[in-house]
Formats: sequence, C-alpha cells, structure tokens
Amino acid sequence: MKICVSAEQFSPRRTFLCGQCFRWTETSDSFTGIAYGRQISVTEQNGIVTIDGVPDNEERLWRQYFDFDTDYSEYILRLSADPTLELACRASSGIHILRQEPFETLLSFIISQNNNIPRISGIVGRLCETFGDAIEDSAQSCFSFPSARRLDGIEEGDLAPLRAGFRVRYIVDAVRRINSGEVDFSEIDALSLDKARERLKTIVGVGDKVADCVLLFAFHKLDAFPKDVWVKRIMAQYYPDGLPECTLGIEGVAQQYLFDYIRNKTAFLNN
DNA sequence: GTTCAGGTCCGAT
DNA sequence: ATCGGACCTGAA
Repeated sequence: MKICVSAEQFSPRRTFLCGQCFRWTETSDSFTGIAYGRQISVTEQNGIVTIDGVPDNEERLWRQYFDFDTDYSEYILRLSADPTLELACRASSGIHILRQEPFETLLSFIISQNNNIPRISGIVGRLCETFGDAIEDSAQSCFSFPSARRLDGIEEGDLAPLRAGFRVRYIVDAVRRINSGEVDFSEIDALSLDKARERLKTIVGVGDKVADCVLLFAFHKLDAFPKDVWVKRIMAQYYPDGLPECTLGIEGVAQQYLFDYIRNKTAFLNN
C-alpha cells in the first residue's frame, strides 16, 4: 500500500538528514531506507510525499514510525515564542522525530561517538551485511538490522569486519546487557527520562549524549535533549542560562530544529 | 605526516 | 566531583 501526506507537513529531506537516522539514503528522486525488516521508499512530488513498500497490515506501524499522526505545527507555535527557535523552526519546518527500533538506535549511536557520519553509516551497513537477514523482494540486496538475539554471545573478534575501532567493546557490552535483561527496553519505555537515562548508562560506552539520542529517537521521549557538539555551540551562544521556558517538555523537538538550523547555516557559511 | 569527527572512559587532582 | 588526555579508523 501507499501512504500519502503533504510535503508541507513532512519533509523527507529534513527528517532523514537531520542526524537522527543512519539507514536512509537519497537517490535521484527519492529516499530509500530500511527499518523493521522492510525496505521503504519515500518520494516527494508536486507537494505530496508518498511512502512505498508498506504491507497492508502495517499501516499503523509506519504511521507511528514517521509520526504522521502528530501535529507539528503546534510544537512550532509553542517554540516560536523564542526568537532564535522561531528562526530555526521556519528554516527547518517539516522535520519529524522518527520512532526507530530501540536496539538499532542504541547501537547506531554507540557507534556514532567521536566519529563522522560517512563512517558511522559504513559501520552500521557492515553490521547489517554481516549479521542481518537479506530482505526479500528488494531491488538490490539489502539487509535488516540484526536483532540483539541474533548477536547473542558475540565477542570483540567477531566484530572485526565492522572496523568500528574501540567501539566494539561497547557493542559487545550492549548486546550482553540487552540479552541478559539487565537493560530491558519495555522497562526503559515506562521509566521517566532521568531513570531511563541512568539505566541506559549502565551500558559501557553509553553516556548522556548517546542515552538521550536513544530516548528521543527510539522511545520518543520528547523531553530528552541530546547535547552534541553542535547544540553545545548553540547553547553557549544563544542560551548561556539554559533553554527558554517554551521548550519545557519538548526539548527534544527544539533540539532537532536547532541542530538542523545551525548545521545548514554553517554549511552555508562554509560554501 | 597531521587533524578531525553526533563522546565516553579512566586516571589524576 | 571535575578535568584533560587517549582512543580506532579513514578521509581531507
């Protein structure tokens, strides 16, 4: 089946390129991505965004994944009480915060630390090629993200093909704690932000930033506020005394708009 | 050859 | 508690 939404409401480019995901690639006229064991394509044409590759019985899942049933204009209205955020929202409207799979999000952001985006995507890709399942009826050969169960008992040496460097130790620890139940995603989901963050941080290699990325991009805890190097720069320049009140409870949404805004602004300055 | 990239760990104060 | 250096890898 196809799912259609207006391009005004949802911008594929801004959503997929704002740093929250690593498995969407842009082709000439669309984006192709892999999630939940499916290959999905997203095409924007004449103001309409079309989602292809969704099985009939999975409409609900994918509307959730893309967060199509949330009215982002309300967030934008609230955040626009602050002048800097108003600019950011205007420049980056159409961003949605995805609901990605927790295990994939956890490993992806563990891999992301002290790393650059092309290499992160490369490592994640090799992880899927090495341990994931081939996805049927996809044009090219593509692979699902391996489950924690699939990686059960994995050791550092097994991960050598990934060329993930010092992060393999962290991946091994994450897999072990997930499979042992020490870290339980359904529990994390039910916990408050602070408790959930502390739980995730018991995994070696997971600090505040990685934990908050997982809580925002997988568990959709909108009060999570991942402070990467870019957001720290914004905070220092515009919000030395902390975030404005209008962000209360939706700090993560503010983070995405600010992040996209400052990155694109910087890209513009560098050109 | 050097530097740098979506952080975190670890050992020294 | 806080702080700085080290860390795999590979592209610029």
